[in-house]
Order: sequence, then C-alpha cells, then structure tokens
Amino acid sequence: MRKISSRFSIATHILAMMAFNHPLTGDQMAGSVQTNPVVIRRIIGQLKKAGLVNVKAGTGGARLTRDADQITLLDIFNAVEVVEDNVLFNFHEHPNLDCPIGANIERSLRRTMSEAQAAMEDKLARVTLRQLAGELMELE
Amino acid sequence: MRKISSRFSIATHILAMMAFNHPLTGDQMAGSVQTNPVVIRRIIGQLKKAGLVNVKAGTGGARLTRDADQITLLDIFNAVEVVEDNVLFNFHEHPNLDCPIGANIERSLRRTMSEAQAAMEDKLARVTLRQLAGELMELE
DNA sequence: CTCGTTGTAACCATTATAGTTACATCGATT
DNA sequence: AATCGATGTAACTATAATGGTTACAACGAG
Repeated sequence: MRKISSRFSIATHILAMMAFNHPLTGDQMAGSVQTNPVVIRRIIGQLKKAGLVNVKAGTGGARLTRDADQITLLDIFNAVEVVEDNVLFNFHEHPNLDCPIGANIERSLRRTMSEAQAAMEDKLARVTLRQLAGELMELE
Repeated sequence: MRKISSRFSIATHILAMMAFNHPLTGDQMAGSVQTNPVVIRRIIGQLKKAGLVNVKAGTGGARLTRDADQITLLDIFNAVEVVEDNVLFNFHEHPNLDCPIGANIERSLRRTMSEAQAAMEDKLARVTLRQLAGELMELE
C-alpha cells in the first residue's frame, strides 16, 4: 500500500522550526526541507486553515498561533492528512445483502477499524511539538 | 489522503465466509462481495502467499489453513496491505543537514510514528477472525 | 516603484487502486 | 479423450493522490 504522505513529516519539521525562529519565510523552510517552495506553501495553507499558523501578507513570514506545547502531532496530522469522513479504513461498498456473513461482519469490523484508528491517533495526540523538539528547546 | 484500500475489508469478508463454508470458489466470493472475480483472485493470491489460505487447483475452492481463532485481523492486514519496510509513515528524504532542527526532530518523530503504527496494529492483532464472526459461529 | 513574499492556477510524471477482458492451465467428470 | 468449471496471470483501462514545476497576480515594506 501507499505510505502516509510526507506532508505530515514536512509539516512537523517546519512547525518545529517556527517554534524556534519566529517569523520564517517559505523559502527558508523549503531550504531546510529541501523541496520546492510551492510544496511548502501548500502545506502552510493547510496549517493556516487548521488555525495552527499565521502568515503575514506582503512582507511574509509564518509563525505559530499558540505555544508549541499546545500543538500535538495529531493536530498536525489532521491538518495535512485529511481523509473522507475522518475514517481511515475503506470498506467495500456493495456487499451482497443475501450474504449473511457480510452483513454481520460489517458492524464489528467497522468497530475494530475505528478502534485501531483511534489508538493511532491517541499516540499522536500524546506528543506535543514542544516535547518533540525536546532538548533543543531547553536552550532557548 | 487516500483511505486504506478495500482489500482489507474484502479479504476479511471472504475469510469469514471460508470460516463457515469450507471450500469456496472465487465466483461465490465475488458474488457476496459484489466485485469482479479477478479482484478476488488477486486477494486470494496474497492470502495464499501469507499462508492463510489453501487453494485446490483444477476443481477449485479455497479454505483456511488454520482455525479461525488462529487468524488475527493483523495477519489479514499484513497479507493484503504491504507497505515498504513495513513502515506506514513517510518521512521526507533529504532534510538539509545544515538545519539542526530537522536533524534533531527526525529521530523522535520517527519513534512516535512507529509507536502510532504499533498501537494500530495491536488493536488489529487483538481481534481474531473467530471473534469477528462471533455470534454466527456459535450456531455451527 | 521596486523587491521579496505569498497564494493559486495549471501543468506534469509517477504510482496505487479497482475493474475488465482474455487466455493458458489444471483436475474431475462424462 | 474431450469437456467443463475453476484458478493464475497478463494486459489494458480509468481514476485519483502525490510531489514537483513554472507562471503570475497581489500584497506590504522600504
């Protein structure tokens, strides 16, 4: 299967940079991530929409809207990895209603899927941007 | 982002069917899942490679290689959702080494990613095909 | 007014998914 | 032996996500 996109790691990287150096331009971030500035701007756009980041027009520069310990990795994940109905697992859509097994399996399988997703999200929710930067931020 | 493919739910569906009706043909499964038989055969191929299923050549018919309580949803997931290096999360590949943040973030972010994946897998590992079928299997 | 920056639009190449047709091959039955 | 249903693949298609790219309008500060 396809991996979860690099938008998540890129977003986390640039947000961590913002936690140190306050106003940062897209080109500076693109230099650190080593990708095209437009890729960065698209991600910044998603982070803005999620309310994690403010961008100054004209002169440029992005900064966090709150403290790094108020932003979890789940906040970042949900900002850049948007999935339909916030449901990660697909379920084949036309199971034959004449098949008693399909009908009965669906409910419990969907529940397990949902629990699995929730367990993953919980791990992301327990780590803040602050914790991630960790030792580095002590030096500030 | 893209959802996890329907192969997982389809594979679980047809394995649950096999837990009841022992030798099952691909066309019967395709009828219950309501998809093309070739899609089923491709999934069966993956389940065979993972050692979960036996297929009788010529006359046809697939059956489980072990009891339904010896097959977990994680077994099924790993059989049909193969991801490079078994690592679900991507990490952008050329972070600039001159950026101290990128370098320092990578290790801890990768750890959290790995924990999140493990938490999800653990939920899948705790449910067996037998448990999923649940009440239905009591009637056997 | 100019300059650097941002926000988008418009492409492009690559890849995964899901479906489809076609066909060689196998084993059992007649 | 010939036939029949079933499996295993190859080949092709359409659709969509990802990641990169160029181009350009708009904005604010100097």
